[in-house]
Amino acid sequence: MSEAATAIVWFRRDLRLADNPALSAAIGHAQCVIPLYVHAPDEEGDWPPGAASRWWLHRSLGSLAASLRTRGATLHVRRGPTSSAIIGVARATGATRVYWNRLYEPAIAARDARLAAELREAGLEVECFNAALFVEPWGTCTAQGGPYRVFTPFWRSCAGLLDSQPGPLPAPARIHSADVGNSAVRIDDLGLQPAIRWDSGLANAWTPGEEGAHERLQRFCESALHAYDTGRNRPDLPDTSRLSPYLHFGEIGPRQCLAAVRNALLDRPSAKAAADTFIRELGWREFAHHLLHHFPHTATEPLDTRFGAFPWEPSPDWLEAWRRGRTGYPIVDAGMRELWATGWMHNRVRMIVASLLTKNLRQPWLEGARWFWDTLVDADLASNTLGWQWTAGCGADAAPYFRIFNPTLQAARHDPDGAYVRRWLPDALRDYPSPIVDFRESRAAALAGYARIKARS
DNA sequence: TGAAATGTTGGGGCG
DNA sequence: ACGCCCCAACATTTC
Repeated sequence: MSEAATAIVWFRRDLRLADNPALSAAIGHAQCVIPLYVHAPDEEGDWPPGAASRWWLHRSLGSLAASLRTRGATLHVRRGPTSSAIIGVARATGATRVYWNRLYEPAIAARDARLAAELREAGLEVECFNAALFVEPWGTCTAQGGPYRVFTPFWRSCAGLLDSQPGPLPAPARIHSADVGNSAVRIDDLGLQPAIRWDSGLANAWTPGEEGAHERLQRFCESALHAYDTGRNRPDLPDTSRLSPYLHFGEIGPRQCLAAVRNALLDRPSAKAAADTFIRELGWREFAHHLLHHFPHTATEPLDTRFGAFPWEPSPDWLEAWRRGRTGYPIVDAGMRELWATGWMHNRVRMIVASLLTKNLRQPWLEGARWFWDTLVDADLASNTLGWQWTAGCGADAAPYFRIFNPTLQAARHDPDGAYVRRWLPDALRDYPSPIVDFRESRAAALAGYARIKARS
């Protein structure tokens, strides 16, 4: 593309300077770059960011603004509607071109398509990039030409593309920017912070932003990657990467993770298998985006249509007991309290709490998905949808309907010393509720329910 | 990336 | 020595 005088870089969930294709292209192709963030949650369909995500976003925007400042640029913030915000900034600065990195959630992708048309209508050039995925949702397909529904063949098909990934782009040393004039909105004015300050636990647990992401990745590569094969299943150990919120907000990208892991392998080749397992987890993230793109209704509807007839037994009391960590199953309650306190839960424990909610308590999986959506700092529509439908047995490559986790056995296996439970349930010895359901009986009831919908097919 | 029930095998105690 | 039983350990099937 030819040289432009001034270009807008529209930041969304690519809140980083390094390995940011839209930003690098803008700097390469324009003399002057205007970094812009537009706050328009009502344009995100049924899934505007939840409370924990808003908290993270507030911090992350602050971090991005600070690092832009050190490079000579200002992060300009506007309220939506996005089209008028971008057009307004373009008019004020004389920008003729807009760069952004793609998002893939159905409602957002549709908004972006309409927006691009509208901007072009207004005389602006638009260019979009991939910053978030090794393989975009349309970047691979089965031999029949359709989308994958099973992870292993999907991931196998990505292997070649993984090897040919370009190396991460460097962060720009300096950004030539320009003044936008007034009508600025401060990040603090966006209403992202909770009115009641319940967020001290989150603040203690996390450092949102690009710098925090790189520290986390570095620490993981040095101290946990080599043990990832077994350590990843241990909620009592600090052996997972905890990169999920950083990846969701694009404070780091998968290519950067891949490069860091490969670099770590130079010093410790024996960690190859563990590294492959970690990269495979990034693959699940890719698979989730692939699925949500090709089956856009699955954020609210089961992919397996038989589940429309499943005999869920909605109970506000049981749902609330689960949310508050008062089910009487220690590993479940510990997980739900870790989630409430830190905005995050170990993946193994996510599977256990989700299994209990959907199978033993027979609450609709969407209720669990909505609670996670509001409370997780890494809430991601694609990953959340995949995870819940997988556990409930109604999704792609789902756990078979009869796969029901026994929380007691899972705790013995994956939290053998009880350290995780004690950390989050320090008061468990007194005033602790007895199990909300009998495991054996509720398991049998779930199996009976699944047998009924199975028979209909 | 499941759990429980059921089936099989083989070692050792014992009459 | 031999057969019988018990049962742990493992394998297979079922949900």
